[in-house]
Amino acid sequence: MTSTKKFEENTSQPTAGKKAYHHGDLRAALIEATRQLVEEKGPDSFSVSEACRRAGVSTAAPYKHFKDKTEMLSAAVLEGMVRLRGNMLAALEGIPEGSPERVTAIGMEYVAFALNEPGIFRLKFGGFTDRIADPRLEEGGQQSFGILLSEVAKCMGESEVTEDVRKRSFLMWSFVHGLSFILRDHGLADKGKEFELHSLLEDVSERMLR
Amino acid sequence: MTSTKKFEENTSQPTAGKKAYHHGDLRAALIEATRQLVEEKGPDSFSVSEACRRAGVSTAAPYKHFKDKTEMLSAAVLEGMVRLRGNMLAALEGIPEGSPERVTAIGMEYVAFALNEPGIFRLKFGGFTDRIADPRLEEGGQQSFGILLSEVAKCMGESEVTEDVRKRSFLMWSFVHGLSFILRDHGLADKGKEFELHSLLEDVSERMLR
DNA sequence: TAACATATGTTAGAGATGCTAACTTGATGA
DNA sequence: TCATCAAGTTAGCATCTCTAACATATGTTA
Repeated sequence: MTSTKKFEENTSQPTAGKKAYHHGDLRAALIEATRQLVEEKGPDSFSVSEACRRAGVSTAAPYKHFKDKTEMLSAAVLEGMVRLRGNMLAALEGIPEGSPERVTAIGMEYVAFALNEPGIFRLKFGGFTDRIADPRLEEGGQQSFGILLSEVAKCMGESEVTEDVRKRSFLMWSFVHGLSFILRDHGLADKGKEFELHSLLEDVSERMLR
Repeated sequence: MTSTKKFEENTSQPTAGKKAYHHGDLRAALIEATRQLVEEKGPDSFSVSEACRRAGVSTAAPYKHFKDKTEMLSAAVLEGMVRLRGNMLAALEGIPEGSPERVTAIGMEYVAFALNEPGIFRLKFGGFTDRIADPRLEEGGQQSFGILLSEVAKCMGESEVTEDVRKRSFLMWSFVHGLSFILRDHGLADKGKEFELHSLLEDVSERMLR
């Protein structure tokens, strides 16, 4: 997004033995290392140094690409939110317009993201807000909520987003948000619960849309 | 709880000029300093050193009372959860048994705690779970949920906690949990919104108990 | 009451981390 | 071809967590 990729990654250099001075796409490599570490060790034990080791560069290198640690985390979260939106939109495909199943599907993807990428989820929603405050993140969140809003409106047969639509959407978002945290924290992430989860969300959708 | 208080705090010593070698109740002082700092700077920028400065002791002192940083945070959270339970029980007083208003009141206290003590709330629920894993915390959480369970049961005219009661309680807890995060993160904590919040919770209670 | 054991402080310091300053490398374009 | 500049490097400071070794008060016991 920032600039076109100019070089291949270090590892794919033809001269295998020699280490190239320049990495190729360090920014992307650092973001990926950050993502991995955040998932492996948890957001609060993430360290820039370790990401550098993983990317094979010195500990000063990141500061050519990011202002500080926070901006690194922020970049990883931003990419995560793009994935989340993508998942939601993908989940909607094939489900008939106006069906409450579409609302349920959005909720399912939200919870799934929380369980599949708990580190990123926590960074975004777990209250690191004071440290990770990128306007693009806020904007992205609005977009995601916008998807829900329009689906709820269609379910209720409204042509536009009324105050009632907004309120019900907010209630459902709160619920799914809380559910995600609870499932993640209390290890109810077991496989096999997936069906149960779906019926739970259907139940709530029905209560909220009624 | 660990032992009876033997001495007054340092500051209240009669010999004002001389600093006593022993603090008096350093453990409690450190927990309070931790609580303050967690609220002021946020859980992720909390440092043991700063708590020491605030308590007026050397940076090695805490390690006579706590295994490590995590245990210090854990102790502060534990006290917070005691406050939360106390608030909930206090809120129930005066509201007639079996009234849905009791369920709403519990939710109100939960959200209020999240807004009044966002740092502690986040430490407990924001996913520091892997670092703060005290069995007493888990137990305390179960107690709080138990309060909700019994109130929901009474509202539904059940004499015991049925599977249905458990499910509805879980749904409501999820909702209130998510709501707390969202309100905290998106600055909807404005005073004056309190009434609106109450009617929101009533709305949800009604949908969930029906 | 003297002396010991223990709890609770202290100082010193090792090792990790975030970030900056100053230097180096090598790709790009005039 | 060579100057420029983006993107690396090394060196080092300030800070942080935590440990080891030492110091001091408390209270227990001979």
